[in-house]
Amino acid sequence: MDKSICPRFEKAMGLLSQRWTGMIIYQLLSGPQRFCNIESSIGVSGRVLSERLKDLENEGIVKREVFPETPVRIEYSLTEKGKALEPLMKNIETWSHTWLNA
Amino acid sequence: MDKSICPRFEKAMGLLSQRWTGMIIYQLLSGPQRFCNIESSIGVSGRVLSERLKDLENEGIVKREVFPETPVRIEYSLTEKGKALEPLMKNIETWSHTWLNA
DNA sequence: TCAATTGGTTACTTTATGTAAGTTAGTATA
DNA sequence: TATACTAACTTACATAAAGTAACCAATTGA
Repeated sequence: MDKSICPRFEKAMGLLSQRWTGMIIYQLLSGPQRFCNIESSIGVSGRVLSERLKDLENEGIVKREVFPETPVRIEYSLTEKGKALEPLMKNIETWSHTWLNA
Repeated sequence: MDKSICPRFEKAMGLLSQRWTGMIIYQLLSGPQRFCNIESSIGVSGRVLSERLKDLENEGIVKREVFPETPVRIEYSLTEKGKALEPLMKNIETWSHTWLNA
């Protein structure tokens, strides 16, 4: 009874079940943000955040924009593909409020 | 701008972003199953599966039932709390089919 | 008696994550 | 001019999590 699971589903699950990935996407749902803001908002280390943002950019879920101001400002935001994860995040929110106690 | 994230949401995300947890729940959506069936269906190692099933049982998401047949049969299934995650799983499925290529 | 099966556990290795210090570039301050 | 500060990372090192494979106990079948 070996593996008969949809590879797309498996890939999606692989992405979302990496530590911090979900929280980063959730955080970006509230709008474009800078590196240090994401870092302090969700409590992820810079080392891992940097790694995750690169992965998410490669997957086309997150967009990185450089504003050559002074000092330089770099903003991360969700692409359409990323924003399409909003219902899922809301779903997790709903489930957690129904089934987990504070 | 420090942590202002709902602790219930954070806990839910913490659960779901552990490796294999999502796949185990997804697999159990198709009905009660034995240890070795889950193991071979999703490709998780017995060592981690054992750990995850214990965690999920403690969280009240999975139920473990012993049937004293011969040889003994042990079945894992989703509780109501676990079944309530179905919409979420369907959501991941839908997203993956829309945004990931085979 | 010997091998096979289920549902695990144990010991050991490899990979992922956390922590903290360092880097680069551009100000601002003394 | 020298020092310090900030953002956005990167690097080196330590610890935690996951993978691999061997082992175990109970039961059954050849």
